[in-house]
Amino acid sequence: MEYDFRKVEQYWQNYWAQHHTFRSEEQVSKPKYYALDMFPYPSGAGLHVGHPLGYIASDIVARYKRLRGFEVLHPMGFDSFGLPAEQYAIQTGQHPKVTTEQNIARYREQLDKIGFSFDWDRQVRTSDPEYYKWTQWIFIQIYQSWYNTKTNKAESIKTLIAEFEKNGNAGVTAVTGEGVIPLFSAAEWKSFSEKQQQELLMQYRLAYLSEAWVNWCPKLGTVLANDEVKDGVSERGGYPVERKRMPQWSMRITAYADRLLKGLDEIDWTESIKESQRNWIGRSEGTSLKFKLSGHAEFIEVFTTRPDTIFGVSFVTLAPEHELVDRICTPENKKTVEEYVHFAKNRSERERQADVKKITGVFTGAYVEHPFTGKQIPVWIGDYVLAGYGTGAVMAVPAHDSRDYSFAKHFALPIPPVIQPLAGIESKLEEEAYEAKEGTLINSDFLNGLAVKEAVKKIIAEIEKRNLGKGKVNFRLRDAAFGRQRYWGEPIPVYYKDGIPYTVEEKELPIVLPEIDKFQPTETGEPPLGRALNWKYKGQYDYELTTMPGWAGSSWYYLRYMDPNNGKEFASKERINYWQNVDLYLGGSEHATGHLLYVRFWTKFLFDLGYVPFEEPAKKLINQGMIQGVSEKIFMLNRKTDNYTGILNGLADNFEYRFDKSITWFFSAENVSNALSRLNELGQNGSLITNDLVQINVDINLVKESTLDINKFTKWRPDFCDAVFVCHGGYWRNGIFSSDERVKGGSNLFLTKGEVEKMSKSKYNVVSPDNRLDEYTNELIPGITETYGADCLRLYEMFLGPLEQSKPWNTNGITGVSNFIRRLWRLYHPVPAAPAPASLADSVFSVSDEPATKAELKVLHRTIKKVMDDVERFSFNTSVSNFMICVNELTELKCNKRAILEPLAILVSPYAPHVAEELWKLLGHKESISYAIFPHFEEKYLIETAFNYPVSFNGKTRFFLELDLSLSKEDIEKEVLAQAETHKHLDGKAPKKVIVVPNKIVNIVV
RNA sequence: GCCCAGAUGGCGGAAUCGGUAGACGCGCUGGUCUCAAACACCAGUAUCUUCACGGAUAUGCCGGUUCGACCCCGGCUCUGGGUACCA
Repeated sequence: MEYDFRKVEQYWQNYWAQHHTFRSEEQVSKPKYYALDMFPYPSGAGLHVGHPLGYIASDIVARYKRLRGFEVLHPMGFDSFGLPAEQYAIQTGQHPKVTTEQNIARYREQLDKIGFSFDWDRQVRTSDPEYYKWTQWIFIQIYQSWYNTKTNKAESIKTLIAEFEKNGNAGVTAVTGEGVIPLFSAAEWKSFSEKQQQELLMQYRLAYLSEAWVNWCPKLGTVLANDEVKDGVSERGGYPVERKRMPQWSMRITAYADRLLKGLDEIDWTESIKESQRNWIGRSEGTSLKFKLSGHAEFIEVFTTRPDTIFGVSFVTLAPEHELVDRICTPENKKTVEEYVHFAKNRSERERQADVKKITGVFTGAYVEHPFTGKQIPVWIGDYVLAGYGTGAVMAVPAHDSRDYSFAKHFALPIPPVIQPLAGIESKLEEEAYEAKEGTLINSDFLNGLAVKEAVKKIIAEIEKRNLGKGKVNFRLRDAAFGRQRYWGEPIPVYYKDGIPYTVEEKELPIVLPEIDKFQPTETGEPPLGRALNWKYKGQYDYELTTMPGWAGSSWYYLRYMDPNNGKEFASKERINYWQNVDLYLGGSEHATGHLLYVRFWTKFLFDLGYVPFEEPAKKLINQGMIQGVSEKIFMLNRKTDNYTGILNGLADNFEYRFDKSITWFFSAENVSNALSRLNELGQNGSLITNDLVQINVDINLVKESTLDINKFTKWRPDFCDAVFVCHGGYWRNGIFSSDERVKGGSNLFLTKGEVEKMSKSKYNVVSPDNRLDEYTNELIPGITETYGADCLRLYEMFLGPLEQSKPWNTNGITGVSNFIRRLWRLYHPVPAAPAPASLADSVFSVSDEPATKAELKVLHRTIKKVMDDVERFSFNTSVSNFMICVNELTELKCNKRAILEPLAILVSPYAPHVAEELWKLLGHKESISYAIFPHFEEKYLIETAFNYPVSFNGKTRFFLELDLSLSKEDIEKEVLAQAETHKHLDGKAPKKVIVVPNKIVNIVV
């Protein structure tokens, strides 16, 4: 009987579900292993072939660890709050709960078809009130805490209040907000009103409400994320966006900057992720320094990492948002300054940062005094200075900082050098700044002649002595925004009494998301929750109307998996103590500075309060590479072009049809590439035509072998039913092809251009693993799981290449893997010798109980060793190859022995669990193969007595010589030199040197 | 710009510690089976050169260390990903 994967896979998937085969239990007698996948957002597009890559890898590890005697926690759940569902709700009025439910069902169905060993009894969803009850609870803990820099940990706000009542705030060292907190005594504290006290406490809380810069879109009545803003207008609708300060909830992640940085050294994460986090946290050591404003009582404080260049300061630049801007600019500059500030403020931060080449700024008219020379230094405003970093002001040293340099060049400001590079290095100040921290100080008064390092030390001492500033550590990391003006998220458990925020009582949790009529902001510009009727805390107090951001629920979900149904705690102490932190965390690198930083932050916070016994959420982290898709593009003529003649000549000069601006023109990729190569020959730039062409993504299901099915395409996009499709040999219109007589052998095929890109619904290049009904043509597109089976998909995704590398999806090699599964099956199902002629269809299950031969045992144990090595270093592609080699060799040996085939089934089971289970059952076992014991590796079967030495001359292998491994180096040398082959290659010359590496190589130097 | 990866046959990739470069799979070529095809099985397959034996060249490019380099060092080119003008 041939292997019928459809029947077998269906059977085992049902079996596992019915028997809860992968249910994990807290068994103190067994060592634990926690293998976690980053949980998915259930998008409407469903699962595509890229998603399972990581899930398959972690599933292999989980199944392997089970066989090795570990109690394995391998859960899956859904990050089910989020913007896409809400966006869909705004457009269609469908409740996000409903669409989310449908999407989860679809994901679940797709995941089930791949045969994962998830413990579905532990599934969590962030949008489930029983889950977000605890997200809200954690928020309250963070709100009710402050960061004590003396103990270097978070503490309950009660300890702070007790200190205030006893001694005031003079002795308190805490991480607080930007502003300066006035000193108060215990008596003063007690005399403050409730409101004053709460406002002071807010400065200390780890979750706090403050004014923050946001992208406000008045027309949409909402705040937009950076990537929802393009060119100063909203991506949706194109309405103007302005930067506005609004009360916003934030989390004081900056309090943990140092610990987040240091913790990286303790965890086994990929170096690139750790590096991104280090850069994101951005620790820099420098000095704060005050510049006295001429004619004002105030100072401008700057932060610099290069205090040694102080004598090279030629101007000071303020961020447009800097609070002193208004006050210091002189009347004659007021108008330009105001205009500039308005312009700069309303550019989004991302724009300001991305647009490096455009240098903008204005002079304020004000001057500061140089703290050492007393010279007058002009004060400028420039948008290259960011309000959120340092003090929002820089001392510009154009000779030794490239951004200051560009600014100075642009506005023709002086560029005085103060560092003489080391001998042999030239500084070309007319071209660029000299930024290296090597050289000797010049033009710098008492610093002259010092090396950079010494100068830094000396000047900091001098600055501190004169009380102008002090050495300081700055972090780039900013506090994390923790509120969105949206509906589909966790309500923030806060209510307002007399305008003062308070957290709700724990027994009131969860604060359930109320029902509303529409998912849009209210007419008065309040968030959607403002629409909820009769939604008051204790019937009288207003609730907070913003909801939590996407990262809230995902910052602690790994803890909930340990105890998903606990109604009393987020997870019990016993269970947290058993499972500890994650042993293997697998997911995409796009979460490097978002999720992976927040989850570390929350873990450290929970550690400080004693809720968890570890500081890091995951010991080991691996990033799977992205599986990209091949998207298909066609070229459309831009209707706004004023270059019709150029296009005509370039793309369709063999073509008598005249352009008509009222219809849509498409060009075959063949025409475009021909035109480009013609331009290239003429030495002209290809952008002559590409600028006037718009690339349109077409559904990859409408394309076969780069040829677009124009009929299907116009059915899919009826707006293009009247378009003209220009091919190499003519054109298509309304389903009729008119050929161009002048083109000999011209084609009527309309070709598309393929491009490797991220798989995404908007690019119509998504390949899903299972069957799917084509929504435009109503055809059933068979997926891999239907054509080849889940085991084959699992093996093939692993076989594609190293887990961490990105690669485009193609199914070119899948038959090889499919073949392997059948060959494996055949080892257990030999074709009977009689009655001849028998075919594969006549094969039946049969294994022999004869003892295994040496050769067979060698194959088996070599494979055991390889599989163990490969899993430990997450090299799954080589494992698959090794299984292929093993099966090929056993087939060659005609091995049909239980002693070999039984362990082989276990070895294969983490990778191809369905076929392994079936074989295991056929071998007579009653229990799932998941409960089997991984075969014991025995070195003795691999011991060789001889080695086939490659003999090389000057490093080039010339011949092989089999020699006994017991021979000494000298004997080997003697043997080799005695060979006739050796003499031939020596060609009469005497060997200069003979290198013998036993069990490796012999190299003769001539 | 900066940071992090990576570059090996027609293709995906292997070579785990500096020791036989190209495992395994795809594709391709030839063969067996078949009325035929599919499937399956067998053999071959880096490039150049040679009737052949053999020889030469090969891991993006240039150089270095070494008896020996895909692997280590210096410099460069290209591709992918990330990103923050961070003072």
